Amino acid sequence: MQFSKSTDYALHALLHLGHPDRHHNVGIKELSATLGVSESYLSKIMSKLRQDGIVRAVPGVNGGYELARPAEQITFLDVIQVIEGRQQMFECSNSKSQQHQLLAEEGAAQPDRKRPGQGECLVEQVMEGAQQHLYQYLREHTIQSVLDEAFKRRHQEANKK
Amino acid sequence: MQFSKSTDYALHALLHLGHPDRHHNVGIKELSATLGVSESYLSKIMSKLRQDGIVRAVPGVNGGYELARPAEQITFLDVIQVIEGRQQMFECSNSKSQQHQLLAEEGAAQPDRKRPGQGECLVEQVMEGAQQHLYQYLREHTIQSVLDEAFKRRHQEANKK
DNA sequence: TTATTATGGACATCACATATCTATAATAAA
DNA sequence: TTTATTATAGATATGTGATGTCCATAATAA
Ligand code: SF4
Ligand code: SF4
Repeated sequence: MQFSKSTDYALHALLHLGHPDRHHNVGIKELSATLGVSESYLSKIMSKLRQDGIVRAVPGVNGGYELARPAEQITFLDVIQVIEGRQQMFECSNSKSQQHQLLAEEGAAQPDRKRPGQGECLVEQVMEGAQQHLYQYLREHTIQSVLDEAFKRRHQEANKK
Repeated sequence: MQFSKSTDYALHALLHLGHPDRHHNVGIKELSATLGVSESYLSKIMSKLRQDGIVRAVPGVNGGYELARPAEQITFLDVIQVIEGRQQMFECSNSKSQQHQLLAEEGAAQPDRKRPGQGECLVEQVMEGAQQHLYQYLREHTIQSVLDEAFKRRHQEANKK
């Protein structure tokens, strides 16, 4: 139940790209140096981000990466799902056991198609709910919101003088 | 970002132990048969649950497992943390990079010990928040709450006749 | 004493994360 | 057009953790 390092790298890379006083493309070399991650590995991550439309990439001289959309439209959830995939946090592995009958189909003797979501498994329901709570929070935090927070801090610090 | 199968098994095992019309200990054989998981593997999981005080175990004839405390005091979070461990969902891997200076220590030039939690990393703050939201939800759902829900369903179904 | 049951350690296997290297394609500048 | 530069994709290596089995040992009740 941990996020991978790749997610860590992706977030930091995007934060770098989102930095306000930056208007030119930034190449893998600069990113690699800034994050302290090998160019090879970071490339793969950036490629994934490009394939999912988070960043744009242009090869050739003075090429590099830039955000494909405003930083306030790139949520933590977006990044995490690109890198970690989109599977459910919980996937039942033994729906053929006796347990299943007891918990999920207790009253599902009626094979009616009326409300397919109603007769759902109770365990999965809890896990689904948990996932939705997590996702909602991650949707509300963006690359921009972190950058704003950093700016606010710098501002506060300047005033303290 | 997925829960392991072991967590799945643990939850189902506990749901079996928590079933109301059951007053004797239940052995690994019965559990294994009910869940459709090998005795060997399930043993390990039950041992973990015992070490963390979720269940009690007694060896010997007619031995087996039983819940160590009421099912309403066993939360989903308890079970998950026993099986998956208690690490943070996000652990920074490059706090020595340039990025770090920018995001976490923007205004941390002052090495005062006043508020150690205040100058925390902004990325970790978001992730921590996400984790707390998830945990809170998982704390609010217990083995008992699922059993209650199952009972309610059975009841509804009986009435529909 | 004996049959039964849980426990712990040693392995085996597999999937995945992490990481590197190389060849290729695309692009801008010359 | 040519060239230097940069991203991309494939192959490969390595380590770690999840999953699973087997066996010897300890504990307990009958
Ligand atoms: S009750 Fe839910 S989690 Fe359990 S076996 Fe059935 S579908 Fe899977
Ligand atoms: S800013 Fe936070 S996440 Fe990033 S390197 Fe510093 S401590 Fe780690």
